[in-house]
Amino acid sequence: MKQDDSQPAGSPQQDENHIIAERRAKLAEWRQTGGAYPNDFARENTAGKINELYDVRTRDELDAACVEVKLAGRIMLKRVMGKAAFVTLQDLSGRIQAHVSRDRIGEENYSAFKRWDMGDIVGVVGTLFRTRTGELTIECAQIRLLAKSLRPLPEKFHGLTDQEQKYRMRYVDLITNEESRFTFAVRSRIVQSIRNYMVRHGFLEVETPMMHPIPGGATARPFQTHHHALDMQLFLRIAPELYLKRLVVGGFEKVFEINRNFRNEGLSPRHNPEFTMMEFYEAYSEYRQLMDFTEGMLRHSAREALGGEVFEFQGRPLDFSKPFARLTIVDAIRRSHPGFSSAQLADAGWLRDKLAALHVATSPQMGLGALQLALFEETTEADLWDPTYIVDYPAEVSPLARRSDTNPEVAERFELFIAGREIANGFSELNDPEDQAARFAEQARAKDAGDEEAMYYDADYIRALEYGLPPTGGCGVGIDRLVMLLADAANIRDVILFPQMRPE
RNA sequence: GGGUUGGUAGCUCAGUCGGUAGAGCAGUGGACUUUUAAUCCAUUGGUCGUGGGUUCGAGUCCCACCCGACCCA
Repeated sequence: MKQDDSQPAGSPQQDENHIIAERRAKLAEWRQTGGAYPNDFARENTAGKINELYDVRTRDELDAACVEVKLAGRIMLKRVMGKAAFVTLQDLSGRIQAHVSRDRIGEENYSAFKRWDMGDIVGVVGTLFRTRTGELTIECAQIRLLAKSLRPLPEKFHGLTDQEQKYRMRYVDLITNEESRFTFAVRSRIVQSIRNYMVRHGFLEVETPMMHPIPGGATARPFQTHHHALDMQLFLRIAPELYLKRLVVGGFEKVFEINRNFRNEGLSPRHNPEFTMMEFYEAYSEYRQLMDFTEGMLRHSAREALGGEVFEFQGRPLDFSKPFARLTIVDAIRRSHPGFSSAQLADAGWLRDKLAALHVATSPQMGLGALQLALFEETTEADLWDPTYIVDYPAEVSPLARRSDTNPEVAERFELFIAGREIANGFSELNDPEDQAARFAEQARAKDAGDEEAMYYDADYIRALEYGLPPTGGCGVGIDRLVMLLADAANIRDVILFPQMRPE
């Protein structure tokens, strides 16, 4: 790092090198002309559209048609051969080659053009032709510099490969890596497909608060902030659940929200402190119907985003077309570990010993269901490759879910696992205000006892339930993780444009 | 937190047994009017992550630390 004299006073120190210095000098020359950074170039075509429309035409057809185009893009490759040159231009839609010759654009323009760099943004006007080797190309009648790139692009063949650099400088990653552009295009299509699916099924899209006076709807550590005018503590939301159910109380019987949640927890290949969830609630539904609905939504999403319901993830096939399996926690454990007997899995003492042997911490308060769940998470979860619903979660770890009519220890709840990852979590909602109040009280006791992730007692939510929540089913889908599956990304940072990073 | 692995030119990477710091791309100068990661000639550019240590001599060996990646908890 060194201070550069050309930096305006007071600007932050920038890293400079001889390449940037060279380009700054070229920018200074450009400013001398009085026409630097113009904004009067109105493009009329894009590379993708031109390729789509004209790549089917023969050389003779193109010559006869004399197709005029006006296109802008970034110079990605530049091959100068004396008095003529080829440049590869890139815009959002793709790439197209342009031919620039001195005799066509004039001596002065051509010598200026020769000084331009890869990364510069140019506008061209010209006609389409086909080169000797058959490539569809624009013969430039005009070429103008529209914006200067002061910083060199990464190596033209390999692009930016350093993971950290890709995340920190996503703009550079997007310029040079088509896979990255593809990933985020897929992400957009997935979100759009889910939104369409929900709206088509009669759901109302809503936006509920991101700043909560009481964080709720999940067990997680929240971020805290402070509102000055109100002089009150606020939390970034960890889940929208309690607000969405308040809306169902209000009569919005089918609602959904696609938005960010924030959890003040560690970073990992599957965890970013802010992440996107889709949550939906449907009155007069329950968890089995939700599973059918969610399954349909995921199938729809895969079709819309990828064009099919069967695809590859990390080198292994994933198939959304077959019905998703439904297993209880114990059934799932036994299927993947036939050595464990039903008697053992129903024995809290055996489970405690087994978990201790596996170095999984248990607490004395954990009941049979919680112990089974812990063993499931430790031994089985990661093996669930094909889409699998795990059903009937212990009520003790499901403080917002309705208890099963046949077994009050169990909640009418499911989680969906795909490729060993939790993708969705849903349940028949607990709509009994007195039961809910009792469960909040229990959570509050756990919090007082030091459990940082335990829930707060939310009196307003109880008040809402006291007005009457119809029987309702609700489900949350982790959008980032779904995108990881459909875009074949191993790391959540690959599907978040600007993932959380340590300060530079 | 533990293990594995990496940090060398703007980018992608070599660097052998410890002996003057390398290539390709990019840049600069030159040749070249149908190239395809254009080619050819010449050439600029380095606090080898940081700090110690061993040594006549360290990119290389040792120690500590910083920053990543992957795996595990």
